[in-house]
Amino acid sequence: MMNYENILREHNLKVTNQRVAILSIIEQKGHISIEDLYSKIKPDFPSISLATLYKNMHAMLKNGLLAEVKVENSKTHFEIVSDNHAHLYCEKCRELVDFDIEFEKLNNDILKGSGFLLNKTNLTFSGICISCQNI
Amino acid sequence: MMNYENILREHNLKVTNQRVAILSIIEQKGHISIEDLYSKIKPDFPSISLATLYKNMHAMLKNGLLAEVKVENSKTHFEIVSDNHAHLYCEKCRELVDFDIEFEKLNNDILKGSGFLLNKTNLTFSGICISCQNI
DNA sequence: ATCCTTGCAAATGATTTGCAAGAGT
DNA sequence: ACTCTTGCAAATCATTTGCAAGGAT
Repeated sequence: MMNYENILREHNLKVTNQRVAILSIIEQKGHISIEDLYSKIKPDFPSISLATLYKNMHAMLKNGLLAEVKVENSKTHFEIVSDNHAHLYCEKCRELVDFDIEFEKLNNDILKGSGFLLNKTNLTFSGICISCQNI
Repeated sequence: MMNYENILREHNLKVTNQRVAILSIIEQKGHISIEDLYSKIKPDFPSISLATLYKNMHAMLKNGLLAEVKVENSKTHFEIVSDNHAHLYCEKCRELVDFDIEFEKLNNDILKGSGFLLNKTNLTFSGICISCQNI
């Protein structure tokens, strides 16, 4: 489990109970939409508002603590930044899973083929996950 | 240039002037946001409404004629469905370009590693394009 | 003491829906 | 003739902003 207070300080963000709770929920779930985050955090912070969540998401995105994952036919999700990885999205159960990929070759191909200097990736593969195949 | 009327019929959609214009604009631009589509189509169809565009986008998405491209820090774009390819997004000039990729290995890795049966991909690489690097 | 964050309410922006008139098959 | 599409207006959903009070450094 991460030490959220240190992480926040390292990213020049003040430590608040709300932020610690947000990070803890995101780490636990892996990826989460604002809506789900709101209902998960509400029991502990009954007066928290969506505006606060959005403001915090932006602050943490700007500082590179969080990343946004855009998913087709689904809401934007947030995750804690980690090494480049792809996302697998199950169209049936709507779960999002991480998948590690080797980027060296891809990056090289892209640089050679287009001259792009890459900064970020947002790779989502949609399909049916293994457990939904067996239903 | 594509024959939009046939394409529409093949996808069980009625042929209307608006739809032909939409497809022609999308093919010409490659990728487009609703907003841009609206201003491009407005001169020819002064009374067209955003609602009509949204309704048509959905109809064509459902029939697999169009695909949605979600881009971080930018609006959703639409494109005509074609073989799997990735998108390169320039963070400076905000242009979106197609990039062909070999999917066989990726698909195999994912099937082996996760059991996912893939259906669709949405791969966006963000960075700085070659012309913006030289400014 | 200062500056940042919170949470409310209101504003904005994006997308969807209902409905009557018109166009496509 | 029938059904689908269009375009308007209104509704809904997602996100952002202004502001006053409270909390972190």
